[in-house]
Parts: sequence; C-alpha cells; structure tokens
Amino acid sequence: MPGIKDVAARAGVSVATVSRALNRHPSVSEEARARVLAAVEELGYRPNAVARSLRTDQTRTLGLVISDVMNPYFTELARAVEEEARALGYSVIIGNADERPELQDHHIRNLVDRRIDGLLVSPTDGGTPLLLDTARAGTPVVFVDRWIPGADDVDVPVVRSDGRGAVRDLVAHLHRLGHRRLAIIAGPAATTTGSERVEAFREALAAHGLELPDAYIGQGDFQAGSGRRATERFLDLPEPPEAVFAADNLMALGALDAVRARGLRVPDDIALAAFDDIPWFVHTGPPVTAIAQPTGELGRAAVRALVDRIEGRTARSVTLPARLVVRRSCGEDGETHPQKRSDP
Amino acid sequence: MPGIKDVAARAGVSVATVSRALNRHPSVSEEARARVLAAVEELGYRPNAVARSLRTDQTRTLGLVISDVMNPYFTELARAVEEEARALGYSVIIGNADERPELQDHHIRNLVDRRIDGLLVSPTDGGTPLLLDTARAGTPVVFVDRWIPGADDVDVPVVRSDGRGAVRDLVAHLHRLGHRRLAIIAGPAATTTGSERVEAFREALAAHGLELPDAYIGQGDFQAGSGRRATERFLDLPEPPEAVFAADNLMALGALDAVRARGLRVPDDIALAAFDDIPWFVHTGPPVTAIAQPTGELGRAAVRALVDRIEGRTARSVTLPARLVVRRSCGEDGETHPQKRSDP
DNA sequence: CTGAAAGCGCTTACAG
DNA sequence: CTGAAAGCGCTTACAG
Repeated sequence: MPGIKDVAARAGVSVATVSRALNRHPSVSEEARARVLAAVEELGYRPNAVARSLRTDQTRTLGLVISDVMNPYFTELARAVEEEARALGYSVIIGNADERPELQDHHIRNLVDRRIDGLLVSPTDGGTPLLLDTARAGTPVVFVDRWIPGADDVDVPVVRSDGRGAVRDLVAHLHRLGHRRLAIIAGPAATTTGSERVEAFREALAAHGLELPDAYIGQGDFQAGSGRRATERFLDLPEPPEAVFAADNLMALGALDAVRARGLRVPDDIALAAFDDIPWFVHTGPPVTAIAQPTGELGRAAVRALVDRIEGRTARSVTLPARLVVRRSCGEDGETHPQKRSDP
Repeated sequence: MPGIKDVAARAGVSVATVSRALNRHPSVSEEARARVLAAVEELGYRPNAVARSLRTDQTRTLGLVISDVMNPYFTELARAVEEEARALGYSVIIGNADERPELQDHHIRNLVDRRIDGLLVSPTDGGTPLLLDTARAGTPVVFVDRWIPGADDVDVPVVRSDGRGAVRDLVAHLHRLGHRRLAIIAGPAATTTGSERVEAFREALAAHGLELPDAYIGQGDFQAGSGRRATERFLDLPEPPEAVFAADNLMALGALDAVRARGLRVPDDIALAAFDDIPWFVHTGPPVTAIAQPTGELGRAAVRALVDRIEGRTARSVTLPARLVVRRSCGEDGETHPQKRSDP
C-alpha cells in the first residue's frame, strides 16, 4: 500500500505539501495541488487513518454500547446512530453488552483503548464504576434510552423518551375496554427504564382509582424468557390480571408465548400491550398494541449531543415523547378503525 | 491519560521494559515486571491501541459489511461474528450497506482506510470493482452468505449455507398438502442468494413434474415492500398460485401484508413459506414455515476463515446445510405435530 | 507557498 | 535481562 512518501516522490513535492493538499489547507499552489491529486490517483493512495489518528489525537470514531443488539429497538437505534454519525463524518463501533455488566465493561475498555472520540451508552443493569470513571476521566459520554442516576457530578447528557403520557393513554384505553385488573412485567429495577415504566403505570392506574398490587408486578429482565415466566405466574394467580403490560418488546413476546402455551387467546382471554413498538408487532397474531418511541430521532439526537460535546460545544439532555399505537391485542376499541381480522 | 513514559518513570525502568512486561515478553525480570504492573495499576494506564496499531501494522479489527442490519438474519449473523471475533481477540466494525452499492463502497473504503486486518462481506447487488480490487490489493476478504461469482482469481473463501435440500423438502411438503401452483418471490438476480434460490426451487418443482412459469416468479429486492408488490401481482393473476415461497424473511412479511390487505387468509387461501427463519416467525399469524440457515455457525465459521487468512493459515470455503422448519403457514401436514391453533 | 524537522505512543531489532 | 534508538505514517509549528 503506497504511503504519503510515495505520493510526494511521484508528485515531486514534500510530504508536507501532500498532506496540506489532501487536507484542503489554503496555502497550496494550484499547481502543487494538481500534481498531488494526480499522483494520489495514479497510485491509488489512501491516507492511513491510524497514523492520522495518532498524530491528531482524534479517531473520528464513536463507540456505541447497547444492551442487546438482537432487540429490534436497539437495532433500529444503532442504525440511526450510524447514519447520523456518518453524516457528521464519524464512524461507529458497536459493542453488544447482552445485558451483562462485565461485557459492557469489556466494550467500554476496548473502545477507550482504541481512543474513540466519544461514547454512547445505554447502560445495563448493575453496572460497575468503569463507565462513570471513563466519563470523569474526560471521555465525552452520552446516555441513550437508559441512564445511570448517580451521574450528576459528571457532565453526561441523557437522550431518552418520556413514556408517561403514552402510558396514561394506554391505561385509559384498557380502562375503556373494561379491563380493571392490570398487571405489568417490569424491567430490572436497577435500570432507569425498568423502574420508570412501573412508576408511570402505577400513577396512570391511580388516576382511574386502580391499584397495582405486588402480585401484579412481574419481575423481568427485558428478555423474552422472563416475560414468559412472569406471565405464567400471573396466570397461576387465583385472580389473574385481565391485561398485561410488558415493559419491552421481547418480554411481550414471551408473554404471548405463555398465553398461547396455555391454549388461551389474546385479547379474548387476556389483553396484552408492550413498551417499544417494532415492525413485527403488526404481524403477530394478534397485532400488538404498543408504545412507540421515536427511536430514530433518539439515535440521531444522541449522536448530535455527543458530537457537540466532542467538538467543544455544550450538549443538552433531550427528552422526546413516546406515543400509543393501538392495535388489537387489548380488544377492539371504538376509537380506532381496527383492520379486518384476517387470521384464522 | 497517562502514557508509557509515565509508567516507565514511575516504575523506574525504560519504556522498552514496560512494553515488554505488558506484552508478556519472556525476558523481563520478575522484579521489573512487578514494578511495571504496580505502576500500571497506580496510574490506571491503558496502552494506546492506535499507537500500537501504527507500529505493529495490525489493528486486531475486522470489518463486517452487510446488506441490511434491520434484517434479523443479518443481525444474528453480526452478533455471531462479533462473539467469535471477540473470542479470538478481535473487534469488529460493522458497516450497513442497506442494499446500496455506493454505501457498500463507502464502508469498504472507510474500513480499509482504518487498516482493518480483514474484511467480511455479504455483497450487495450490483457491486463495483472496489471490493474485488481490495481483495486483490492484499486485504484478507471472506464472503458470507452471498458472494461475487467473478472472484475465482482472488483468494476469497465463501462461507454460506446450501438451501437446496431444504428447498426440496419444502416443495415436497407443499406437494403433499396438495399445492400444485407454486410461486417464488426471488431476490435480485445479481445476488447469488437471489438466483440460487430460484434455481433450487425450479429443480425441486421439476422433481415433482411441476413447472415454474415466469408469471410465478416475482422479482423482489429482499425488502418487505417488494414482497408485498410481488404478491399483489400473483393475486391479480387469472390463476393465482396456491403457495408462495419468499426468498427471504422480509419479503415473506410483505407477502403476509398483501394477503391480509385483500382479506385473504394464510394458509387457507394461499400458503406461504420463507427462506431464513427468524424468531418472530413463531409469533406471526399464522406461524411461518421457513428454511432455517445455521446463522450463528455461519458467522463463526466466517470469522475463523478470515482470521486463518489474516494469520497466514490457509482458509477454505465452508458450505453448511439449511433445514426446513414446518409451521402452519402452508397448511397442516400429517408428518408434523402442529401446535394447537391458538389465534382467534 | 514550501520543506525540513519534530513528534504522536508505541514496539522491537541491536548492542551491551 | 535492559536501555537507547529507530521507525510506523502521518500533521503541523517553524523558518524561509
């Protein structure tokens, strides 16, 4: 692979001039520039980004650590992040923490070793001090979706969505359909999204004079298996809930499994709703009512905030509203125009 | 951030000794090693991977360029790739080509500029010479899933699955259920997976004395929209097919949409099967019969082949068989034990 | 406008 | 076993 010296030799100039010509430095004569460009073309020269990074102390690379790539919500987030980063001239390296704190740490360490310019993190449950230490040590960090409460002393903006309003809409929807015994499958209490969604749900219930008994709070971990188990426990209750709200899409899928495995039907035997809307919810039997986050916008806003921090501007936290998307999994609602039921 | 010089100073040794101690070079005294390790610990020193890469001419990074991250098949592939790479001491940077040749080129160029040690590619339709040029220029390249036919002159192993047997099983399954007019929604003819699947289907039909008329070959692009359009065209035919086989999971989803939009039902009105099995197919209404690739194994084998090439060993192409997973979207088959139909 | 030179933070022959 | 020194491929003050 040709280096800058080869180009310089071929163009008959110094490496300094080659570098300047390639970096659009103003003080390069038209002639020199032309000869450099020609030499670059002939040799098929490509600047070595590693060398440049070492010299300039910037890699134009962002790290993104998410808790589960296989979760369509995070996949979409990752995609939006990469697109916006690319538009701003950055690449992104994705680390999949798989909801495991050690793996999250592994990725953070790896990313920092590679001297990424900034870090986007959706922290897992039970994280270690490493993440905050990294932020404290000066690496620009932005939280997306989830965040760590103790982060007030370090400047880490949070880009997330507020589901409070949508949860209220959901509970109103369920209430209108006649459901009174409402349960939730929560995420890990240690994650912000885990605890927040339960609180929003509880408050929304209270507005209708409804309670959220402990037996109606299933403890999940954002994975399908936990949704299934929590639902089985609900169904075993002497008085099972009439509706189940899963705090993420995978647990909703697990719930669907559990209901089916008992030969029961959604929504006839039990209503189901999920936090996080994903394309597949249109195709499940029945289509699932969900709270949709503005995922793409979240990813883009997070990148913009991070790049602001990296490039020395001040970055603010961003909260975007989520919204309820009514489908058929809670029953037919007079408010909507349900599509024809086409499943057998 | 402390550098190697800081560690050397603190440990009272030269930077050479620090480097050796950290890289487990045998000729370092126990005492020196201990002092270095202590200094590293105290300072929280982390070697700069950028500097190391420049010096050693290896980044211990793999590039993975896939055609569509949002496709669960590729998401799973990417996940397996990252896991195996991590196990072998490599990181991976993912580039999402989004089925667009220019974007694929952008990523390849970016990855090469960053001096990744090797490249894993599932090439898009209508690629440019860049990819093969890159391989020719010496960057280790391995194709996964799809490949470029003209690659015989360059040493690019192909890791893929062979769906021929599974397609035969599928056609036998459809035939047994009484379906005779069978159609396919093909991928882009320019992709290997696009053309291969049609050929396998045609051959399997021939074995049952069945034809594959042109009107029963829908032209898709591996995206949901094209599956919907192709299916609409099938349904508009004077004699619509009794079964539709979509060459990937997204087009199958589009087909499902099209069927539902007409108020028809799967499998009663038309049978549906897909290439690529994904977790969601269990939850669609009805669950979709699919050909499952050993996706994880494919990703891991591809990484092993690439790392073999990188580390100077010879790498061979790998072909793994796919298999048919019967669910309910083609009708009930006496051979299987269909689960209770739990949808309304 | 241009070039010689220093330096980014490491690794590694070379000499001792 | 250890250190001084060269060098990876760039960028960028500095001097002209």
